[in-house]
Amino acid sequence: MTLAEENYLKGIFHLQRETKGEVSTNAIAEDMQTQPSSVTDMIKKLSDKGLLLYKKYKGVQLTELGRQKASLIIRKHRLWEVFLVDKLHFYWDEVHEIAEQLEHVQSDALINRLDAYLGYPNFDPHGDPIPDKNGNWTVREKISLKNAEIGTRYICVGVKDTQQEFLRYLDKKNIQIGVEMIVMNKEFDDSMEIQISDTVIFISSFVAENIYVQEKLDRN
Amino acid sequence: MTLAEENYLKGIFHLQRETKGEVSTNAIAEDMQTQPSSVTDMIKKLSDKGLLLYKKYKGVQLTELGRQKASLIIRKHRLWEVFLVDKLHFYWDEVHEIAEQLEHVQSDALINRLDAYLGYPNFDPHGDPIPDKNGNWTVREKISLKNAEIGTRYICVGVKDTQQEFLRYLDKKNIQIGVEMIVMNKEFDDSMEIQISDTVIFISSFVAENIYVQEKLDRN
DNA sequence: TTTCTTTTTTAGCCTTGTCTAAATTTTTAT
DNA sequence: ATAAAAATTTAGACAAGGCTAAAAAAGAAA
Repeated sequence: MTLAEENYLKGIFHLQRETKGEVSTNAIAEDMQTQPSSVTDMIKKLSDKGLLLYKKYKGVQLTELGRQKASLIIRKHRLWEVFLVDKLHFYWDEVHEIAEQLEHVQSDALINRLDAYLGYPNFDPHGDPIPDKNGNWTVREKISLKNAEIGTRYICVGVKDTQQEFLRYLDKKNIQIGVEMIVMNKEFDDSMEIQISDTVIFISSFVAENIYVQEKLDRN
Repeated sequence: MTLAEENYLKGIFHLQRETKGEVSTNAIAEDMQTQPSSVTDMIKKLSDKGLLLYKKYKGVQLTELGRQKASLIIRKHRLWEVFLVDKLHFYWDEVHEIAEQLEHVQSDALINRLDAYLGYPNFDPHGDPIPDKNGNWTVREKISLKNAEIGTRYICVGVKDTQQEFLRYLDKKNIQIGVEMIVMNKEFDDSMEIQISDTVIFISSFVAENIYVQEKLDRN
């Protein structure tokens, strides 16, 4: 894989996690800071190589192979970030650009030894999980919003109670799968204030209990 | 600088150390495993950037800027080799290819921190010197052949005695500036057997004393 | 010095990855 | 349902870096 191919794959992987489903040409173009026409060319190539599923005008999805290759690139990126912070004492916010270069070095022996040298870390300095050498991810479990921490960024991933009036309530409050939310305050009775896209709303403990969230993962 | 430019610069640097003077297009082509016509294109580009002195049909020489840039690439290569051997416990003969990739990562902060992390090493695992952060080399001093070690590869760099009969003697024995020699045996009286291009000759201690040599540096 | 050989350069083409402009398809809004 | 808008693809071009074949220059030999 060329450098450009690797970068596209990684970008598409992250976008797919956000959009659930097909990733659009324009989204990729914006993400990669390039033109949509360039994206079309590249996704044709990646599709020919069996890394993407592509139907004209319909966006793309990673194949299992593509998903795995992308995961291994992210694995390398994150392991290098751990190295830069733990061993070379960079600050965690300085390492992205350097890791962006190091992630393209091709050598399985290198990355596996680096992994061992760092003590087989499970998370990078930003708290994001590091895939294993087969490109598998330890799934971050979903929790009830009731148990969420104040200040942490979460993504709504589902609900427990599915009665219609509850779903309608969520709809009215603009609480949908995929939205990001931050708990601002919790009261003594587990009711809380949560922030959803610049709006702060109050929800009862019943509502909090019935919403499933998952920690939001940063990308890189 | 692009990856290709960096590789050419490094190759030319090493060739220049061997040839003293201009480096020919064909020599570069062979070194870089490419065609002479491709080399011509590239040396024009590097010459336009002020990294090479180039006169058509006359070969190239590095400018001071070119020499410095090449030295910094070699510095990176060798520091990474130290890292791979000292920290990740690779064998010294396994690290070249990986360092070949790592040497192109662009970040002064990275390489300087790596240098510190490794304890500011002066030599890489092959025994070759590591240039400093300004691209300067610690000159390996010349010694009399009399003091040379058995088995080490040396390059003849000069003579002490310059009387004509001595020079004629050297000429007869094919001992010239630039030839490689290895001491095979030393006798109790400092006379010795030395190997010069597959021929082993015997020289007296007087001759050994009056020949200056320098350790041969490997390339990478 | 003139010819032959070797080296180097030029000319023209290819691939990768990018771009702009135009065409086409899909989506949105009336 | 159809027109307008947005998204996507196609067509054609370009720069980097490489190649082959042919031309030109330099060096060697007669």
